[in-house]
Amino acid sequence: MKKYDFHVIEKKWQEKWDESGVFEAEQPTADKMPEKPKYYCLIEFPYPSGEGLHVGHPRSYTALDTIARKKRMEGFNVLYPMGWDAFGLPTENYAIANNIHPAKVTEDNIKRFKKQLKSLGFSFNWSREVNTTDPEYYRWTQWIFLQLYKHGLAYKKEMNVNWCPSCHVVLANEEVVDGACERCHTPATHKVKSQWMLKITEYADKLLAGLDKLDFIERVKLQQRNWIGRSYGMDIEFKTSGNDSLIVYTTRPDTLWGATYMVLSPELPILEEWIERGLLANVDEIRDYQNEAAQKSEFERSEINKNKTGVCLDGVRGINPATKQEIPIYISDYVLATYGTGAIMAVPAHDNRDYEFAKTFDLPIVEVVEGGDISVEAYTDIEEGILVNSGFITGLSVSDGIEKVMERLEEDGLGVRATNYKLRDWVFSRQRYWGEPIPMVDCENCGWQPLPESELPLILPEIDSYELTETGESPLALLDGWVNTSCPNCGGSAKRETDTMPQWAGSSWYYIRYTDPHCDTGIASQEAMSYWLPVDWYNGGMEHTTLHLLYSRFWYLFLHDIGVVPTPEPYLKRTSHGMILGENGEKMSKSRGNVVNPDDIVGEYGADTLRMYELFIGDFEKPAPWSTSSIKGVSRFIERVWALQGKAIPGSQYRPETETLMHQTIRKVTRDTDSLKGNTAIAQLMTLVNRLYELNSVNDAEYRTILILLSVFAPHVCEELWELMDYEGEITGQKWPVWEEDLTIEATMEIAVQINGKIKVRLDLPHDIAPADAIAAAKAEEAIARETSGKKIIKEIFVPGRLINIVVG
RNA sequence: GCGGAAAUGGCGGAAUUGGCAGACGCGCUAGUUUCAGGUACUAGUGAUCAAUAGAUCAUGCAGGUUCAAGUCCUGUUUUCCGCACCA
Repeated sequence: MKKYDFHVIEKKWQEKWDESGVFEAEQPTADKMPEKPKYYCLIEFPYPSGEGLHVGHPRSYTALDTIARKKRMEGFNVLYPMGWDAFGLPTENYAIANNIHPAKVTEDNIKRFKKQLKSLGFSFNWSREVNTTDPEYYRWTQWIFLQLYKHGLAYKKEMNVNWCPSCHVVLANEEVVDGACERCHTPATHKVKSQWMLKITEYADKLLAGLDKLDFIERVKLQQRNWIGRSYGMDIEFKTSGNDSLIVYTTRPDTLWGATYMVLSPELPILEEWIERGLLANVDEIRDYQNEAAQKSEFERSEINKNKTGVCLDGVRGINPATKQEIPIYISDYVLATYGTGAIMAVPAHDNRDYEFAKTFDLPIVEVVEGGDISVEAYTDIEEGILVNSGFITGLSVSDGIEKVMERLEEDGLGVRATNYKLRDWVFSRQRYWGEPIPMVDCENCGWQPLPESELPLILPEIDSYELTETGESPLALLDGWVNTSCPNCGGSAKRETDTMPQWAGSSWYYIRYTDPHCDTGIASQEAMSYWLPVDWYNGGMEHTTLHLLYSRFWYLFLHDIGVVPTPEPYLKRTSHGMILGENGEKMSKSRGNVVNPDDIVGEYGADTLRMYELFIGDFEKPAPWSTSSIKGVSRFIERVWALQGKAIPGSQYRPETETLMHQTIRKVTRDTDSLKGNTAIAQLMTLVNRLYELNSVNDAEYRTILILLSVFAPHVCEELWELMDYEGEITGQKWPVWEEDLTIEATMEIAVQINGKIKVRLDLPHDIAPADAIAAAKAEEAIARETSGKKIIKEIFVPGRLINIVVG
């Protein structure tokens, strides 16, 4: 028997697969649709960073590779593609630091990543590789942007945006984590800038509704729902002593009688009006507070969350529409300008924030829902309850009260039912070089004009220096020859947009491009899209739930609305892998010095061992620490499978002594693979191989089945053994084995016999024994007879195949 | 603060959903092979008591339901994740 030389074996089969093209999906054309049903497996394409892969990356790739390989053996035309999300800041920063063109950096990084991925033997359809920085790709990213613009979903607006002072870019709401830049963790500040925005808010309801029908893991659905944050309530009009009115949004109109003051966001425009009209006596104080609030960073705003600050407006008061009483109006930065109407009615008795504010400023607190002690704290457990001190709704339940008040306010013309969302529009421009140019020009006469689609792609121009500008503009702004252009509408002089798109642009539709990656008449051909879409199974990181996953659903829903893509949702099923941690249980990172490089593992144990260990390490959904000693278990197992060739004997059927276990194994591996439980599927295969070692033999029928089952995890060694054993064809062309349910049942089964729930003895009984016979057999046992003699039998329980429990008194 | 997930041997983790807790692997112990180390193979391995048979205790903690609870219910602690003044 030859030594198991994985270096040779793995290289050999990787080359064979490349040459034969077994993993190339059959492409539908206008005149011929593939006969096989399709199955589209997708994993998030990587950002080709300079560091290369670490062992965390292949977890997801390996998991769906097992699905892809299995589906092929089950007769599906499988699409399992790979590509590169290659625009982005780290590349640009590296390019600046080393004075190399980012395109060159990208090319080198991709080469390295691709080599690493290839060494792991994934069944990717490499001829469909896409690269978001390829002009033939971003031509269509720009095209989609133009469609969004033409449908009123892209607009340019001067606004206060999150700003990362280190990356020199604006940040979308989704990119600010704990008040800091998601990428570099620098505390985010604010900057007023004119930005391209995408109206994702217009799709908030559709994005929510779509979730109900999708097979996404619950935590993904939940996170997207929370992020969209829809709430139902009412916009209520409060008249003011300034002879105008303020609108506040509330989800709890039933607490109107408890509204003892109002608070406006310091940025609210009506303040300027009142100041101009000379209504306010303390303008200086107000100005100071506004300036202070404007300077606070995201981080400071959340930090100081304990101590409420504000200024009472001296000169304008509000009138509570329920009590008709005049109440004071404050400005305070605890009210967000960007949510609802930027103004609230404060109900201190039942809201922690309002309570705190009221205590600070010594404002009246009026209980309107029974149950708490408002002298101590706000009573916020008011989902249900009885209303008090509330005029005509006093004594009603909360839910009745809400409905009654809303009806009355509607009748009186003081309230309109309203829906609000936490979701904000998507800030879509970045002040950087290495991204897709936004195909818009600003004409002196016509304003913003889209480039004609025929002029796409708008190529990212060559540039001498990618250095960041002092002004916070993109380096492209320095290229006069590129910036100055003519208006596509009137031909007059115009300037190009110099910001580029965020990294999330190219990744918002890449999976569509895979269906037809070289199409030059559209994002992909209709035949290709209607055959391949939607994606059947998409696996990716939880960190993308409210970024990439939400953004790409938005783009797809829009493309569906304008008739470009065939289905209402892009992804039928979404799962998420847990992170692979360093050996010390901490997140793997260069700075912690606990990064494991897959190249080293492949060099020492081989790709098959690495792939299997990635899955064997534990529950796929949970994080798991890497262990250099545990990987040896998998390596030994593969060696044992290899050595089985020396124990092979002829046989075209499973032997009686293995038959049950063979069928059980097929069942378990089939089911567990389908549900991404590689750890237990592999454990079952180990159990089977251990049994064959006890028998010290394996026959051909058994060995074939084992090799096919194992091939989805460890494809190279299985192909090699298949060839060595001289079995016909290759494993990739075999059919997935099937089990017979009847044959998974042992003729006799060990039954535990309990007295009052304590196990006394175990019996081997026929699997189909009648309950009465089983109990009789149990009582015949001496150990049981001893326990039951002279005692009253209260109850006898028989669970077929499991246990007997005799309850005695 | 709000929402979610989780807690099982020395370690990673199983447990067909209420039916024999600890599958499988790592590690450890002993034996065989080997000049030796490693490899490989065989056996053992939750804890306590016991010479053995066996008994008792064990799934973060405290109660409860049940013939039977890691699994269901109530309370509680800890950890991880997400959101964080969203009215």
